[in-house]
Amino acid sequence: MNETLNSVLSISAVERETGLSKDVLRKWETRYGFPSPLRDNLGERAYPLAQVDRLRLIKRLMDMGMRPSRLVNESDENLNALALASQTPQAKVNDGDVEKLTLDKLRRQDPSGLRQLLYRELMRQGIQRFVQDTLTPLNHAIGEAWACGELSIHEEHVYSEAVQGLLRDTIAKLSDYQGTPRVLLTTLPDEQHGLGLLMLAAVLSLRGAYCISLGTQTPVQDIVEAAEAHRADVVALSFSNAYPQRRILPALEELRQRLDGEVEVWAGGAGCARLHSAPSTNFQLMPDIDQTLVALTRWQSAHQDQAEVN
Amino acid sequence: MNETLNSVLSISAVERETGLSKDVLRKWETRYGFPSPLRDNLGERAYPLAQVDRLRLIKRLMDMGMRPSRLVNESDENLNALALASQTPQAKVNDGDVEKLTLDKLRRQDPSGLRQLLYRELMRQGIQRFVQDTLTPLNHAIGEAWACGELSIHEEHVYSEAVQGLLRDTIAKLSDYQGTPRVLLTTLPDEQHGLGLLMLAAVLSLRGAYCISLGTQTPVQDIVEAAEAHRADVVALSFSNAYPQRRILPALEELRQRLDGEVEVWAGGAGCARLHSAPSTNFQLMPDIDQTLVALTRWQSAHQDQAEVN
DNA sequence: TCAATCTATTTGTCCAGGACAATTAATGAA
DNA sequence: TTCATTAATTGTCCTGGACAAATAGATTGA
Repeated sequence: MNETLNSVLSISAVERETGLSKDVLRKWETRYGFPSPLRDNLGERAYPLAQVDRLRLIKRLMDMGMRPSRLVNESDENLNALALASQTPQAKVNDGDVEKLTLDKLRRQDPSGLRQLLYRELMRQGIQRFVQDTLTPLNHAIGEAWACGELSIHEEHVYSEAVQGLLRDTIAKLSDYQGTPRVLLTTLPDEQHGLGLLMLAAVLSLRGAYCISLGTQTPVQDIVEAAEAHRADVVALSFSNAYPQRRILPALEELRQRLDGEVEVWAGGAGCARLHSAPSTNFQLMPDIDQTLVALTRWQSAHQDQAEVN
Repeated sequence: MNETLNSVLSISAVERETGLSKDVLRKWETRYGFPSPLRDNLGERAYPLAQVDRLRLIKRLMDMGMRPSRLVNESDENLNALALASQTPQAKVNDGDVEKLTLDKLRRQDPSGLRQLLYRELMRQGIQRFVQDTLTPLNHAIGEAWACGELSIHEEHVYSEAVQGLLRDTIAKLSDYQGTPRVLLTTLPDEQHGLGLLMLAAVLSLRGAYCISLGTQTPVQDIVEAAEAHRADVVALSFSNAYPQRRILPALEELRQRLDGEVEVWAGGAGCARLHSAPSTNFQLMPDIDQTLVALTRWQSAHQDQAEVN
């Protein structure tokens, strides 16, 4: 059932490696003629590595908003060209050019140098500016560098580990058990990107909130239970661009329904930025940190009286 | 296509929430008559929450080695009884009974108290004993407490966040860029449990190895690239009990094949303990930390000469 | 009695190909 | 141009059948 020698993968292996579901892989095959896997002696699909690489690249581009029919039958060169072309020219230039230095450290495989660099920036700017002015554009830049092949995925992993370590450390030091509101942070299953979450937690902690982080990929049921157990005032979710757009609102609706009415639902992350529809009053979309801070301030002043009563 | 109101979930939602694949959900339905989802107006399966809870419990028990046919048609009471019965009476009693204290902190929703407790233990025992004598049985205990419903999943999340934070911190302080061997640590896709990885990294760092952590769920292709880029001497993978047994060896074989022959492959974690078969010379299984340390010592003495030559 | 080999059952994964709603693109009217 | 309607695209779901790998049970030999 599995890839016997080297150089071919089973359909479930490809699903795991590319993030494209088995159904999608099979449909593309009949609809577009790509991928066109070999068959093993059992008649089961066996994908050559070259095709898997190509699928990975296509997935990248799709996460950036392109459509499969455009991509699937394009030549390899055109595909790479598209990846390059889709780079957003980043207007914002960092003072000191942290971006270049970061990329440099990553390419030289120097994680401790990277950690040092980031720590220095954090100390120089303070948490909030660091997160907003340095980390946010930096994440962007890293993501794009990866998307057009300038950086390999493991270098991105190293980056994200470094940032996570730094932020966790910072949050732990700021954490105040008595803080308000009590914010529960996590992502839904299928959403693995926890970086935004940590950035949020850092800024919120700084402003006096008490953050409970559940890490990534928490099933809805568990979120509901956790919110109750921790007596959370707010449940904050993060959605990256990779999260399927059309699932965001339904998921929020469902969560909203299952949570106690007193608990607010905040949704942040780049995935929310593209949502134009239904600014429901049941929950709040906050594509950037600023808006989250506005919400925080609103919450804190709205609950001031109550705090005095207690 | 999605759960309209509350109280029912689509098949893909259930897949996400329980970890049981769509294929399995459908097969169980025809084979065992459970689950028996409703149908929405489109004829698509709609799983009531009660059934999802039951599936979750069944999955828990299966991860502990039971078989579905035994479980699926059992009454709810029997299922719970089974969960309780399957607890391994933990012979090892910790001095000071850290276990009880930890459970207590978790139940009282006191993460900072927990962190303090763990930190104190770490300082008292030193890293290696802390990891081996405290953390390992503690993980066990927490896992079991969760499996029989004494602890909810979010409490487990809180525990794991606390431990991770502590370990990351420790590792960062020990990290020596010049250390040998250079060990790349990660898990394969589908394996989310990164705790063992961190424990390993802590102990290895202490013994002078240089650890590069990629976090969890790295596709094989990326592991191969990362190993090359970081000039890793060893790739260490971790498998929990939840990882499908039968996939472990093929996955290791594949990785072995795609990696440079010089690079060693180490596989650790509870998931390996049950593997009796094929002690291949191509890679090493190390169900506990002790064996990993043996391997480390072996590596270091085998490469001593070489180090002197360089 | 215990261990090892063989057989039967269980179980997860895969396949084909059809259906359909939701999304996105294209078209025409105001 | 802008909005609304129609057409194409695309992901997900469905059924029901096939099969190998894993496991349990039975049988045999020491």
